[in-house]
Amino acid sequence: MRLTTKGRFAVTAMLDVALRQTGGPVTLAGISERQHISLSYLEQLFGKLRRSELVESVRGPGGGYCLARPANEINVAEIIKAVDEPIDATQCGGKENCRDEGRCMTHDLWSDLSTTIHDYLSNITLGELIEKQQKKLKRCADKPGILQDKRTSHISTH
Amino acid sequence: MRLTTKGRFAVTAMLDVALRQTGGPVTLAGISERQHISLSYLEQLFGKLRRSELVESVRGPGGGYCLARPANEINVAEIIKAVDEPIDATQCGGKENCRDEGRCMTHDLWSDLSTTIHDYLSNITLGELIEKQQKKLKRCADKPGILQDKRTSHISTH
DNA sequence: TCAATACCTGACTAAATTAATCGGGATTAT
DNA sequence: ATAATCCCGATTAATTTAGTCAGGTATTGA
Repeated sequence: MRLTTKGRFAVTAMLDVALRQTGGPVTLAGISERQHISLSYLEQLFGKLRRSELVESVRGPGGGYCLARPANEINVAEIIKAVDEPIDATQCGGKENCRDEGRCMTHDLWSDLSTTIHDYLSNITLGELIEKQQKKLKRCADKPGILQDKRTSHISTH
Repeated sequence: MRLTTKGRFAVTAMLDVALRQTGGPVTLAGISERQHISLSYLEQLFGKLRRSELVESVRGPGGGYCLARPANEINVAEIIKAVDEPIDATQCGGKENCRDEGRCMTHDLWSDLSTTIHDYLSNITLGELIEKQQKKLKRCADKPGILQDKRTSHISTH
């Protein structure tokens, strides 16, 4: 399990789809604009997401992507896994027995941790994330929106 | 919060120290051998770990590294944070208000997730990881150790 | 003292990954 | 037909990861 900006992009994009698919398929161009991710990079990511059957594509004008399943049946772990091919195949790859303790010990410890994180992430669904946010939006609705140039949103990682 | 092999190396190395420091300071050369991490890379990592006050160094012959605090007062999140400088400073960096919903929404959602993971990892201490493993070792003690050349532990990432 | 041990630092390099780009398709609503 | 959209693979640039190297500095046993 890896946790990088790549996975972040994927989760972000999936959330964008989840939030907008009521109005029909969501285009990559739209996601690109809203989330500031380059179109071609999105194409790469959605290629993988589609092959992992997390989204479905509709071609032609008015086409785009929809979630392949309801939002609360898609968890974060599988999104990350789809785009972030697993590292592992580490030194002792589960083969060596506990002979050389020092080594295997820490190794097992890490892989335990790793699966724990995975389990944790696989219990968070897109649906839950959205729900959580919608509560927050209510509180936010009071605050007056401050007008500012888009370009002031500076430091972009991409 | 990022989760890469770099952080894994750091956690692994810290565990090695935790497990061996009863016999005095633990040398990088020893960790390097046992965990198969290059010495110079370890030097880089431990430089950061020391600056983050997670370990203390003892110089001179017989020197090495010790944990700066008891193992159950060091959590996994801070180890990773020490070596894996945070990414962030993302597009809207918390500055933009909820005006352009689509964008900020998914963004907030992700950062929520991110802090949740962080909270989770900061509740796992080295001490706990060791304890957990020691239970496992008992079960393992029965199995006969299979002799095999070290070189058969193949696929190394480094 | 002095030599061995071990940390410390910074600059450098190689490999891998991430992010982006490009140039072409294929599909389909209009 | 045409334009909007997905689809695909090759290529590239930037960044990060992992490792190397060359020179330190501090400590201490003999």
